[in-house]
Amino acid sequence: MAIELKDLTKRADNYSQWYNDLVVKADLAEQSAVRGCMVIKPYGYAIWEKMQHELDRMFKETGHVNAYFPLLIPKSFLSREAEHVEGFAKECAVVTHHRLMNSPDGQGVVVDPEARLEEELIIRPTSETIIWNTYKNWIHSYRDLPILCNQWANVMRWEMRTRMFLRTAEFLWQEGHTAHATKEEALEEATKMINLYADFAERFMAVPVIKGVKTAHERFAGALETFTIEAMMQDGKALQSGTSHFLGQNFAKAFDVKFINKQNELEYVWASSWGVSTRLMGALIMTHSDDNGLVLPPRLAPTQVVIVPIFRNDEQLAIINEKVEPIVAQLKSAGISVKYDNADNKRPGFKFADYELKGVPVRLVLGARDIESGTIEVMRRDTLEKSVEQLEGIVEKIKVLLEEIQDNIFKKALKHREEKTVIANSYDEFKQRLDEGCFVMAHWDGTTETEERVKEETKATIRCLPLDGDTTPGTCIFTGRPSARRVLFARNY
RNA sequence: CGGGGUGUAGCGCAGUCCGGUUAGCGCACCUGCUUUGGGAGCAGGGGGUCGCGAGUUCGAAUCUCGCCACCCCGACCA
Repeated sequence: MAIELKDLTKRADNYSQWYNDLVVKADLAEQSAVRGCMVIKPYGYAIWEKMQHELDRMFKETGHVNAYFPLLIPKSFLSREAEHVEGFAKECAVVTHHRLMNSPDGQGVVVDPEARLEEELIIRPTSETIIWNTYKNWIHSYRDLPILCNQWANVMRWEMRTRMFLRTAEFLWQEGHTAHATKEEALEEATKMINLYADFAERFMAVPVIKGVKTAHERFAGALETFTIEAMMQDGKALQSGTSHFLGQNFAKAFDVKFINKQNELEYVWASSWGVSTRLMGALIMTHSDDNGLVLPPRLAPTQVVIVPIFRNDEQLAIINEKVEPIVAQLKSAGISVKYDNADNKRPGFKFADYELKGVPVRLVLGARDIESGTIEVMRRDTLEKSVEQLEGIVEKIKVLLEEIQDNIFKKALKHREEKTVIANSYDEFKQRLDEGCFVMAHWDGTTETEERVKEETKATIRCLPLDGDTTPGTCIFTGRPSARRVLFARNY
């Protein structure tokens, strides 16, 4: 059964009803009192931390450094870049006052009218403006370039409609903002980062993605080119999972950031920006989960292996504890995160179901039977298959098994996407394929007008012009006009 | 912001149409005993401003009006 959006937004802590409500999300988040925001519970946050850790490592390996910029942005900054303000103006939360006072009627507190700000402050929807305002003071010469900064932060976009994980009002993300001396270098950076995101999605999240370029219509506000990775969810809808932008000199011009190049000429700086967010959590859940709950890729699972003992009394538990202790130690020294759950206040059946719900990749079970025969039961979360293995050499087997699970869920997701990625040569075929939940590769005449009309009629948008796609010309399925190449259409979140 | 829906215990819900005992059920929680290789059984127990505010009435979870919140579908967007 595919995990759909509604499953993520429903609330269901009740284990007995998980089948109806797919409680996976309940362990990750719950609605807070703030409109459209989410509470990320500890287990969910642990997954995000794993993602952060791996991404941060990859950023640093490619020469990037972390920094932090202010949450509040003066309103005037937003209006410096015309397209940028156009894109974000409608979803900004605005700070207008800096003080509260006791209500004159004695009922709580009210905004102090005397405390109105000279200039309103915007809670960052993204940080291009405040960062470029800062870069202005950092950059004078080509010797100051490149600047390769990233920040881990929260941002806020007051969307009309929010969706848990996929479009919350406040979300956590990282945003990279780089400054370069040449166009080529900035463009190369944007390309490098979309490749890095694709690599992360596929190698760590086990989520296959299609790399591509956005159409002018779908481009980031203020960018000259937007690169994207698009993933297919189990219901066939696309999820934009990360973007990287070539910003040209737009922000340098808006914030007057110039440098002296090697030829002693004054020139505007070239820029890129790129980001991924907690939306990736939604991608992870909606790509791999099944009826038993979450399925986590071993490389991102906070707990990779859980060990459950079966015992009737303290004496039996003591024997099992002794047997498990070296296994735990060996797993840990092999770099595998392991939890030994020998709590006696939950029954084994409960633990089995609970760890499946949480997506722990491998479960080991050890009971009196196994003690006698020198075996251990191994269950893998992705296929739910159980096997009885010799205790001897179990750590090596688990190491291999974890890699196999990582590989298997990626291949499963890839197979699903490939089966549901089709070519359409007529508009009727196009519409039919969309209704089947497919990614459709079709010819398009290259105009925004056609793009919008197709969206109006079918709800499908051009997700991207795939970087690795077929570039033979043809005729537009909608207008019959010449088309330079096939593009990827899909319905999306 | 338009259309639809929902708001009752920590969670999921019934009760509302047709007003009338002390507001009920499942799960969760607490205590005890028995259990423990797939979400334990029995017994007992605790927990409620029925979203908020007015109104109608002898009497309101139930009827009326207003407000608020959330969910779904749109528009918008990562």
